[in-house]
Amino acid sequence: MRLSRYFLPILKENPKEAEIVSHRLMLRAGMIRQQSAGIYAWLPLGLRVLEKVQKIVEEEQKRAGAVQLLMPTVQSADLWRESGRYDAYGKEMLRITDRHEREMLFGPTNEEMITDIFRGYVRSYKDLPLNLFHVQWKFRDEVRPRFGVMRGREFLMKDAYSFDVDQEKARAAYNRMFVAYLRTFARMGLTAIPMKADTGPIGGDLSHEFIVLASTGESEVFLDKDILSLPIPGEDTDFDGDLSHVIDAWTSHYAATDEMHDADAFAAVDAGKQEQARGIEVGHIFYFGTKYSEAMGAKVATGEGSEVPVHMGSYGIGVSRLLGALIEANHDDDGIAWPMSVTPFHVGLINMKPGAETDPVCDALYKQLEEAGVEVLYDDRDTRAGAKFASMDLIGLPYQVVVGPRGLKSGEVELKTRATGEKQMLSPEAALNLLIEAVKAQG
RNA sequence: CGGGGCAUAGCGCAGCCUGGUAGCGCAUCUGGUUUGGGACCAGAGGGUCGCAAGUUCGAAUCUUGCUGCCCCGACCA
Repeated sequence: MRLSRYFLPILKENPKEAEIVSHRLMLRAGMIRQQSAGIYAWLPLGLRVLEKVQKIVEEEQKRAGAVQLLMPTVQSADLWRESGRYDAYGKEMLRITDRHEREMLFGPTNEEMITDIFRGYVRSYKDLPLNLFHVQWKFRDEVRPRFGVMRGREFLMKDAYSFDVDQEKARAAYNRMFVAYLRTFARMGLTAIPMKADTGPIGGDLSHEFIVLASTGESEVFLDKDILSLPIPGEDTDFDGDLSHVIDAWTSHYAATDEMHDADAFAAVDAGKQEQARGIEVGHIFYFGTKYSEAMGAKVATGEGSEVPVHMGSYGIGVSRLLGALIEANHDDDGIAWPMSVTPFHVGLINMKPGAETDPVCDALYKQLEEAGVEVLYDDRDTRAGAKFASMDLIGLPYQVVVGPRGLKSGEVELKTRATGEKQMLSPEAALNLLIEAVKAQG
């Protein structure tokens, strides 16, 4: 993409409404624009990251055996009356009346709808296990939206719903999502720790929050440092096999948010391994049994000929919120420093002197990189060097290639690694190969 | 939902106390000089001062109501 033809409205000054760093940087880097309290338009750069994050989430859900569908944003109030949540949900639910005076709502979640879909088709235990998921916009009319996309009213969420014939099998489904979550966040370069969670109004008895560690996180967390060195399950994980050893490993170490914190249990952890940190919740998994299936009559025939309500679980990931968490975890004074797996572009190509001898080198590199599948943002604008460097540092592409008259005298370009600030002079061919390898290395 | 604050050009702000027909920096446009870390000079365009009433000869400025947004707290993916 040529920057001269792109839409990248960078702000030089800090918008006053943005208090925390991720919000500020997303506005400054031209990723989002607020349209209303807690409601954002996704500008081209922000959308690219959102789509990459979404893709990783989808791939790992599918790897774990979940099947993707797409449910609507607008739902009927009747469905929610069946579960009893229409009245219970309160003002957080955005209620809408259509032209026929029918009561509708903008979905804050989809348990009722997925249960309705399930009960419409599935009759037998032979069709189980089943895990259906979608990635869709949700709306919760928060009293006080804040922190940009970290706590918006409209947000993109992945929600998966598992259906099993009994609790033991439901637990296996839960374990599959647990492992999928470990992989999902790790692929984004995030350290996300599963922590025992309060099951809250949704009900149930088995629940974990996945918390990303970031110094600017909203909640305080306590953990055993040993948990940080646990291995992430590989791509070759057998999701049909028994995963309980993985779950046991991750849940046997102390890790809790301040609400669930048990000071005595924490004190039992080796003093040298006690860690107090801050974190951001990016995922939440629940087993809630037959709460909805019972209320809504979602039953299957068992092998013994009886009918039982299905055991369900739900598994959420805040996709749009993850962008905030990613920036909180990956930035410095100059701007964002994207991990390779979610960066809007892999490399920024800076032409120091458009209209001069740098043009053919830049054009060739641009073409070769794109052909090799490396995503390039080519700064071909005729502006000052300082402005180009500052823009690139702000938007945080992992690599920058600087092509200037100075380096070209010795046939070299500069390759800068954004996260470390490390610079090296290379031939254009060497830079090209290095970038192709870097893209290949992260899949 | 309790407490506090803000609303003036695309962005950041001054002017308001003490009413007199709107200003600064950045950005934008034109010309020139510059050119390896957010340049300089000269000029130009751009604002129903959030909305509505009221007071007044006259309101960005005073009064009342409304709306929007932000911050702290309680609550949450």
